[in-house]
Amino acid sequence: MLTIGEFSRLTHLSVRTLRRYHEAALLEPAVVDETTGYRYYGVDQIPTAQVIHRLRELDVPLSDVQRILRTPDPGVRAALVTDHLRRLEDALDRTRAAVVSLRRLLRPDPAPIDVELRAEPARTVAAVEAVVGHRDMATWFAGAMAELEAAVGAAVTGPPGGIYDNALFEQERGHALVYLPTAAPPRTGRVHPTVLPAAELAVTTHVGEHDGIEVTYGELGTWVVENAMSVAGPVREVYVVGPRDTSDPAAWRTEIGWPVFRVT
Amino acid sequence: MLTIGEFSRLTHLSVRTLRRYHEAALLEPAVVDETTGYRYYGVDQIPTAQVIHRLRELDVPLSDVQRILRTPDPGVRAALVTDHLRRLEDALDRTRAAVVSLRRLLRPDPAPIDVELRAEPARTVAAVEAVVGHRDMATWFAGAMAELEAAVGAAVTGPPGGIYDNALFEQERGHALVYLPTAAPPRTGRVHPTVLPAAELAVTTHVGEHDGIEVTYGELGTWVVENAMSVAGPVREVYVVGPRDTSDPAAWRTEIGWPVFRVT
DNA sequence: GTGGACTCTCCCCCAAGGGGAGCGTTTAGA
DNA sequence: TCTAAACGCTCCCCTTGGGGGAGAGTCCAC
Repeated sequence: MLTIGEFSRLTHLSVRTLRRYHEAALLEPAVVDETTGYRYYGVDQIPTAQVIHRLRELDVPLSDVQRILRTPDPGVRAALVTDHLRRLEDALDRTRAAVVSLRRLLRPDPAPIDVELRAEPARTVAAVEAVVGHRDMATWFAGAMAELEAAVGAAVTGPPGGIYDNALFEQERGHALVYLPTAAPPRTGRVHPTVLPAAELAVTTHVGEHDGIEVTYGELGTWVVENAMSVAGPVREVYVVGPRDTSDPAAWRTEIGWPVFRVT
Repeated sequence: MLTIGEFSRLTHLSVRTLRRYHEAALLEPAVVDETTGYRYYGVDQIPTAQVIHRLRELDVPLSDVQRILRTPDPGVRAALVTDHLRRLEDALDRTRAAVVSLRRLLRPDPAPIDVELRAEPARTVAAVEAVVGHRDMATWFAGAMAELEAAVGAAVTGPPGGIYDNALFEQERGHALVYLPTAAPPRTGRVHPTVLPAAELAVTTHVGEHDGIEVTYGELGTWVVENAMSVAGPVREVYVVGPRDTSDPAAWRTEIGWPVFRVT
């Protein structure tokens, strides 16, 4: 039996943290003295403590750590861990994007923006939509687009696009829709026909990979306001040239469309 | 002038967050209506808001964001940002290490550990020491070791090593010392002679890169306890074969020494 | 048997927001 | 011009994963 201090030294977890894990029923001491409340740990708990420590270093929430620990099947457990590692990769992508944006923002480079006003008519497309968390966007997008491609196949009549609720950016959660235009939208799995509503859009084109696209959003927003307009409704993106067309991200062209109306 | 809602849509920052940034004096609205308390922002504040947003995505604390924004000199500002990017790299290294450790922990692989008890005599070495945060360890270590190498030069009489306070692992902050053994330790810059105290050590060797070394710590700890001993004092590492000797991390050999005493 | 190290619980604190209540303001349409 | 909806305000509490410290009890080696 090890006192909490000894266990702390052996696992490199602080005494405080160990108490918290006890409280969270994450790592219960092998023995708790009824009268004194002293916690005593067993040597066999060291590996468990280490697993927790490593998972926490990966920012896995305690609740998820608990779920992982309580999963007896090693295969399922490994799957849960892998799932978190995927999340980690997403986070890494976002970090990279932020770095690129930051570099672009800190470069004292006016680079005038080219904006076009366009009246977009309503049209019917094949779509996949969901309320999705900001964190999971990348993964969700990849899956949805793959399903769309599979459902529509060669009947595609134009570049894919998406409509994204502002709440998706402002609060970590919102409605997202991706679509592929086609003459007769199928209805299979998550894919279904949807009418994209007509809209008056301020459109600009972001060139290159999507890292840094937020800066273009900001420039578009500035243009909209300076041209005495106001923003209304969800944002649209059209992937005019994207990964479907070329593997060179520098050649990608993404149209960003912001629904606007004139404020006389 | 933009209302907070419009500004929110244009910057993809939530209304709530904008209010918080106002409160924190990070991003003050251009105009605040005296009577209603309504906040109004200018278009020219969009880039600033975006810089803040990107920095926050990089987990830069608001206080540091503020410092960066208030730095007028673009060169100094870029340096501050670069500094944070370096921290980010450190974090990435830790993440990688945690993933490696986790894989090793989840592998059902007993792999008996080889531990040697050794009475280490006191000896005088050239050392650099500091109280350092867990986060900054990697960077600090690299700098300290470089300074040691420069100061001692060819007079080295053995592999480098370090002594690390347990608090460094348990709480995010603790005393760390790295040393190079040499006959006549110099005193330049942070380098100074120090006596490594004698100690009874339980020693095992970790093979390969340091990612995953925590697992070896755990195994050593288990051995110590199972052999009726108790852990006392800071941990020691000796980099028997390290980056100084070979560029192949798989060939590295790190001795981990834990001061112990027998509990009858 | 005693002093110092260790441990206990309890309360407050942190960052960086989110949720919601209760109330005032603005604005578009009837 | 009125009114209702949308929008904005402040205030308070909640979250996560801990850290700091107070005040009191416990353990152990000398």
